[in-house]
Amino acid sequence: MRRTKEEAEKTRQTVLEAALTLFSRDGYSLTTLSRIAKEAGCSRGPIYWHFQNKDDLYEAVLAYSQEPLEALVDECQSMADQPVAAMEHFLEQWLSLLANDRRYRQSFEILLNKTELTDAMSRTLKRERELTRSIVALFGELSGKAREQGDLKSDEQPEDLGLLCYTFLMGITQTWLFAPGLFSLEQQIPFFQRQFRHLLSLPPEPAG
Amino acid sequence: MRRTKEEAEKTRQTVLEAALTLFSRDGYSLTTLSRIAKEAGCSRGPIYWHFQNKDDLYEAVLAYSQEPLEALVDECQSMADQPVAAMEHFLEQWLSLLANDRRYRQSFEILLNKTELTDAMSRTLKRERELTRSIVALFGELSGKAREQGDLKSDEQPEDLGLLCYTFLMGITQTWLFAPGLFSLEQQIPFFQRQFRHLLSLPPEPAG
DNA sequence: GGCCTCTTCCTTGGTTCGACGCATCTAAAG
DNA sequence: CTTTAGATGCGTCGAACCAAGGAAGAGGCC
Repeated sequence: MRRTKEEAEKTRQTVLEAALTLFSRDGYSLTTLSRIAKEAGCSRGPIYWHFQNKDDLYEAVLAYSQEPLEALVDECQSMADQPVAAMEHFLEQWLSLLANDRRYRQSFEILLNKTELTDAMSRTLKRERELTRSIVALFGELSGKAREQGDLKSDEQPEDLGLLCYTFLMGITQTWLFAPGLFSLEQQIPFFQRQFRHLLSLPPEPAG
Repeated sequence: MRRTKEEAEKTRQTVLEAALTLFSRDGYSLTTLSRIAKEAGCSRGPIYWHFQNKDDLYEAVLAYSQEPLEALVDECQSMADQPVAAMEHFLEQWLSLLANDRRYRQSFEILLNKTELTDAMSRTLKRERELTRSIVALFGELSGKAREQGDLKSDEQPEDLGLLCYTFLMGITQTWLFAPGLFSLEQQIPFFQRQFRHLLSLPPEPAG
């Protein structure tokens, strides 16, 4: 039975959320469209209506789940006049979202632990690498400006420092998602913030 | 036709190598036993003879490919009387092996990018987490001893520093394997070594 | 404004395809 | 002669995807 336009859109969203849940929990291969349909409370039909195929659905799920991250990147790009604040904000938000935002956490869970990066998904891979590159570039620019302003003492190239910041964040993310029982991310956030400042030779945290 | 014992063992190794190649290139799900057999130059029969099933083969492949890493851990554990040297050796070897040792690289490639970490492989997962834990503990102990010897100035807890070292390494590893074109690992090794010493407030590199 | 038609959204059943794993067979080593 | 190493064909299962159909909103025609 045909639904109204809003109901159709709602169905689409429900399918996206169901797929996000199952992909991030069971992995891409083991998640069948039947189970996504069941989780979404519909049949396989709507999935094939709204999405071309399973790969297409995967791409849509990833784009949807990464909206918070892309928003964060945009936000910090517009803070370029306060480079140190921008970098610290990025770090703090990244770790907080990882600890507290389900959708954000699931996006990394899927990408890092629940997907086999094969040639079949080269489009998604390209998109993700572009995102990586943009974050590295963002940190590179912010590092450069911070040094111009005299807030950053390191002698290294800004591009290298951008890469360093990114690997710093990804290391924490990867390690925690791979072995959540290894440490409490929430409790260690201040520790990682201190080490981040130390890494960049930034002035220590303002008291407060 | 029955082969001699040595030939049988060689067949086993060939299958392991073939599986390592295909798993790390195409991912676990997309790699079929037929293709492994073809790559190994035999049929599916020997695979079922030497291994219980696909999961069992996967475990064996991972254990085999991680031998270099486990050797490195053992080596550095026995250097506990020279903690700083041990840590720097670990870092340098980890990055060099990643850049130059095919088997070492493939082991991470499989684990990080070509496997969906589901409940089905909980045994492997447990093993890997144990390995992670042991490396974190190793760095924790070395950090503690280095501080006792006055070579390490940081005020943080040794266990936290151990975690930090591990995330530092994993961040580089994950980022490079995910986007090898982003930077040249080989060229950046000295940079990462400098930053590692800086992170731990170790004295700068001895000239040489 | 009521009827008609088209389009849209979705259900269901079927088709195809290929993987794993087993059972059976071969044949030589010991 | 028994055991071991390996080859091969088949059964079973479940996935993706397609096709045909159906029902109700959306919009036009009188």
